[in-house]
Amino acid sequence: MSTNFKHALFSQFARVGKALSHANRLELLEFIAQGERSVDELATVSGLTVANTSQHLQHLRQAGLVTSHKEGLKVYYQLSGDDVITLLDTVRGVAERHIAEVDKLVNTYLTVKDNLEPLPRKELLKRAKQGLVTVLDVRPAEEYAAGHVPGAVNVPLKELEGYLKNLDAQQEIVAYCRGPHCILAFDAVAALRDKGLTARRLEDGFPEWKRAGLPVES
Amino acid sequence: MSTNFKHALFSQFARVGKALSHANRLELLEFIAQGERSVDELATVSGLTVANTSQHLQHLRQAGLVTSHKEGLKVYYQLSGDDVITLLDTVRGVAERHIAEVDKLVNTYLTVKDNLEPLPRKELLKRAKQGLVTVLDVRPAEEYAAGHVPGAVNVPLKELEGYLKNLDAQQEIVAYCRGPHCILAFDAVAALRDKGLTARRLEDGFPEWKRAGLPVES
DNA sequence: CATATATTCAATTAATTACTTGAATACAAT
DNA sequence: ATTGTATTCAAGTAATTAATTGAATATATG
Repeated sequence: MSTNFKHALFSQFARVGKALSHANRLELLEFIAQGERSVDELATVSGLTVANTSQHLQHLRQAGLVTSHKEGLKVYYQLSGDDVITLLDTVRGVAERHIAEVDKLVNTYLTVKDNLEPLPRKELLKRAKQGLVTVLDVRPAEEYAAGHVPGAVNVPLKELEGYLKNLDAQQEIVAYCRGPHCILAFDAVAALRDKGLTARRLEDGFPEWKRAGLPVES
Repeated sequence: MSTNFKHALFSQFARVGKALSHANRLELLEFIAQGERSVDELATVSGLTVANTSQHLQHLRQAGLVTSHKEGLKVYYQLSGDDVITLLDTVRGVAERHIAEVDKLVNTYLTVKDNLEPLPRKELLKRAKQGLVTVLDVRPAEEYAAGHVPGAVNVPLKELEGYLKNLDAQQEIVAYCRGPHCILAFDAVAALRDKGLTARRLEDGFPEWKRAGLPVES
């Protein structure tokens, strides 16, 4: 009887594991972490069909990781709580530390572009308050609009070149994106350095900043 | 190119999710969290065949959650790091907060036996140092032997009755087990209260105590 | 009321996973 | 060298999951 209870409990916990067991769902969660999104928007940004996106979202909702509400024709999905950010970060951290293939991918695609230590959130807050840095948000405009680090400028990567003349060449630039492995932040930093500017990345992404209770602008 | 990288990265993270997507593997992880175990021991305590146990362990090892070493004929498995304890606790916490069925199971099987707030670790350490409590470890003897809270007495549930006469009836008793949902701790507390004794549970289990860097006896 | 839009559902197909069984491998004891 | 013990591997079977397609449902607009 009590072994049946324990097994039933583990089966429920396994639902969370199942929700995280496919790359598409992890990607959808990263998108939703930037702010609530509709099914159509999620399908577009992920490159999945609407039906497939919807099915993955049902899976995530039934596992308790997201919730939804309807506004007119559209259904909007949001994370169930900050604990889902923590869950994603914990899975990511464990994979980084213990799966050699992750190390290899990160070294091949990310570290080659920026092998400096990223800037801790609290440090960025301090420097931003002192007016010592320019903060660059390289996410798509709609994610920026949903919420961003106060004072951050939204410059998608392809517009960075044209934006350079607006920058104070003496000031340090800190770029951030959706999370710690978002290549856009790495690319931005590499491009800025190519131009002789001083640039670094924030240690993770906007969801972690927000979860830390730091100020948010929208 | 960078979308392929991101997808490859998410696929690797998904390996961690897959490792956690079956009740049997979660249970094996909870057993291993108590201390390193051999395949044969894990098969016995989980009720799975040795071959099936071994297959699940390969899965866990390839996902980076456990490591193994061989001593003579036997292969011993241990967790890859304390971050795996954190991962399990995070999955458990998310499931508890966001899956209604978990709430139902916990209420039906656990809260009915003990609905008092469990005791925080630091509080137990303090009271134990002052000699104010009796600490009861209700795990099987081999898990106790592998490591336990200093001063804890190992009394498996079926021996509790016979052990009662050894107790200082005036002193509070704190019981702990493998984790926060281990029914043995709940049963022990219920049985002790039935006898008029003052009993509580520790807030989680031995792995969390150890991860917190608190003193460990073996 | 009819049509358009957005989303979900259900059925089908293909791929993946879990368990079982028997064989293979590695190490220890005789 | 042979036998025993412990574990892993491989193949087969059954169950589950992911994507696709078309239908169904809900809401908004004309």
